Amino acid sequence: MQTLPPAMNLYDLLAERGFVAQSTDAAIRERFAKPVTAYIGFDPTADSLHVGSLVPIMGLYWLQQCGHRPLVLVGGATALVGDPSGKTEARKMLSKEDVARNAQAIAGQIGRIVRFDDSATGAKLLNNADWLADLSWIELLREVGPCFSVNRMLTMDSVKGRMENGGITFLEFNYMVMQAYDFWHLGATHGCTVQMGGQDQWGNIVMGIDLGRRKADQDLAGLTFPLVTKADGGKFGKSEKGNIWLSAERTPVYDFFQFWRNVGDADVKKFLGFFTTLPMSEVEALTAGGGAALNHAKEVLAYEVTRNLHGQAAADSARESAQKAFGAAHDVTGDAIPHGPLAAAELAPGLGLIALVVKAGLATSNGEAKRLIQGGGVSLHDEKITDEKRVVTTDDVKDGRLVVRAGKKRMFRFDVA
RNA sequence: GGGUAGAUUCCAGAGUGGCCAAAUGGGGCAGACUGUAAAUCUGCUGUCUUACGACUUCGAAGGUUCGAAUCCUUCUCUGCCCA
Repeated sequence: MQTLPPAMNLYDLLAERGFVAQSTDAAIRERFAKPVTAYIGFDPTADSLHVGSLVPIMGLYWLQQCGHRPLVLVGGATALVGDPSGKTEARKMLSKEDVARNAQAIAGQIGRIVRFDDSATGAKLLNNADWLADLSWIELLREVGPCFSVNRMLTMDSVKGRMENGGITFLEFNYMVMQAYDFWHLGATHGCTVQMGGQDQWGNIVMGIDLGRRKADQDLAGLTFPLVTKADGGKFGKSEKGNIWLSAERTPVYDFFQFWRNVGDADVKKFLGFFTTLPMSEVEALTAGGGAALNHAKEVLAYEVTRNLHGQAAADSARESAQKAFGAAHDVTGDAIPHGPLAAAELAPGLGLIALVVKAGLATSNGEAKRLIQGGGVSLHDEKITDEKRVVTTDDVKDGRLVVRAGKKRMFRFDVA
């Protein structure tokens, strides 16, 4: 990540890039005139974050770039409870071991974008299990209980939503208390005065500000980022292969690149602002053409995001592979194209196309593969095949490769040996 | 604790003894059109099988019946109302 922004007020910068959904006080901009410490919490409910979390991560990045200190709070304790915000159902409970392992993995991912060190603007990693896990129930109730109005809590969207949709358990109802406690605690111990987060965190943030004021007369503020949406109304962060994860193990770099490469026209500009570090003037220039010209902007988007997260080499490889595969020659020799070995011996007696499609991971069952073929969705070396009984043999191998496609974009290359 | 309504395939939601692998909508996948876009139109959307067909599925377990998602019993969970 080499693009340094000009010295600029963080608020202005965030606003320009589309990051500001809501802020607690009108004067929040002034707070950023001097270095502040701000935090964002991430719940370690899985061993990887997904692309949606890139928004708060980029928020931390800009915070750091503007001379402030980011605190990355991994919710080792809160994940054991589960945040009801924005969810229609309770999560299944995670074991403490899982949570600890997930926390570790997530911190590593954030570390690719945000710099952790001991300098004035170096990010710090904290785990709320360190202060929440050993609190006694009675002690906690007496300490902060009086500061929370149940009436007020019941009006929170996160709670209301669940009340209307299957109910909320007491366990989850306590989530916001924990998060409020975190903010107050970080204010007291780290001089943290700002909490940022997704829009669904608004209620939790506000509760924390109130708690800080009542308990310690702290002057806290909050800023939320908008929920990333797609212009077509679909859920952001999903592809035909499911969630897009930050972990290369869960989402291969090529797929990650392609996810961004394939965003809708209407979303390109917004995403460039959110997920890349390009100056907005450049974003404007890239998207000014509109229409087909946006294709280039999408490639820039994909490249930039991939590079920031996975590094230059991986991004170069993904981009090159994609360019070749979708170029006129349909060259699918790129390293990043999904591929795997296939023994010639296995192919020699003839392998059913259906089996091959399943083996390539392009369908999850024989039935699905068959329907895909019958529907005209499968091609072998760019030749559409609609006969599901087609048998593939060594005669089909070209240059030591066998390329199977499902649709235009999903493909798999077998390297025959 | 009492009463009451409910639990259906990815989701929502029909289905109340055979015509049910289960309507419809959404989502997903594929085809056409395109710019690796959107919108639109078309097809597919439980597993296995070359196919006839077989098998598993309608909260769980039993039972009635030639035959059950549909009827009975018990259990689990959830909503709502009363205490």
